[in-house]
Amino acid sequence: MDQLSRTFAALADPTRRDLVARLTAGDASVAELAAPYAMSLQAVSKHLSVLERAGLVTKRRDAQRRPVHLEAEVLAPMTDWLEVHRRRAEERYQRLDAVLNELAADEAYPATAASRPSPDNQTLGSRE
Amino acid sequence: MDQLSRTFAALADPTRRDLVARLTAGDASVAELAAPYAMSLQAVSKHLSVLERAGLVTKRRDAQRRPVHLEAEVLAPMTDWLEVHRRRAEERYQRLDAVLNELAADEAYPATAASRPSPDNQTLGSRE
DNA sequence: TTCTTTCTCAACCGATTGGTTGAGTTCGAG
DNA sequence: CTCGAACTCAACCAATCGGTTGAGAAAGAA
Repeated sequence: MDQLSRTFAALADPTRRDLVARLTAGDASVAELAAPYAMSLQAVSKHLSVLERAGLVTKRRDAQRRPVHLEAEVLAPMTDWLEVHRRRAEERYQRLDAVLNELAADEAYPATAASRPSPDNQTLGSRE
Repeated sequence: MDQLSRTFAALADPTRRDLVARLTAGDASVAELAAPYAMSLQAVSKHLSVLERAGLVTKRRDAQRRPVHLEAEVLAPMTDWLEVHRRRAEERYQRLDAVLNELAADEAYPATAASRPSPDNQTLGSRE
């Protein structure tokens, strides 16, 4: 599995998103992080391992404790991917809108339609 | 499973991200979308169902064809979540930085350090 | 040393995932 | 009406997921 898939998958769970949210307030030990949840400590430890494999989190060691640290910069590639594709979809929508406006103009002023090579050879419908 | 988890999970797969990427260029039928992949048509159809359940995509019907349309605005909640938490982590980092600068200032002008309880209690060396 | 806390590892469980094949269904074309 | 194209549905499979319990390991405290 690639890196981007691992990070998306890591955040596709409410518990893990909650863990990330809490870690924005600062590092915390596994036990501290596990305390609020109904599930076992081991379950939370597993969730943290998933976040760690995705690179979203690192564990330091301090005696028995293993303070967890958020690596927030790993969120960037996801944001980038989302922004790029949202923008592409948006751009296409803009172009489509322009085309529709063009058609509407032709409807409003049919005299300008005389420049068309052939009235029923609708070039716009042919793309796609 | 909640909405945000479904959208994150939907994008946690390279094939599905690729489908979304191609749909930014415009609607396409299931067969058109499936063509480039080594897997079966049914497998791609399943991927599209996952995207549909996540709300990322809708299917229109046109005779036998089922043109798929990208609903790009559904990407926004993910971007929002990521931005909010990246920002929180960043803000905390700024505050921490300010604290460290404050400590560094105490080092630079030791006269002000008279307020310290004990001089050899080196607080700076203890982190990392 | 022994006790306790903190955490990981391993085995297990039921549900879900990502793929397969095979059998329909729907609908236009000949 | 029949044929083929475009899909969906259903059953199956191996692998992964999200949880459990139980058994350590590691390290400070008594």
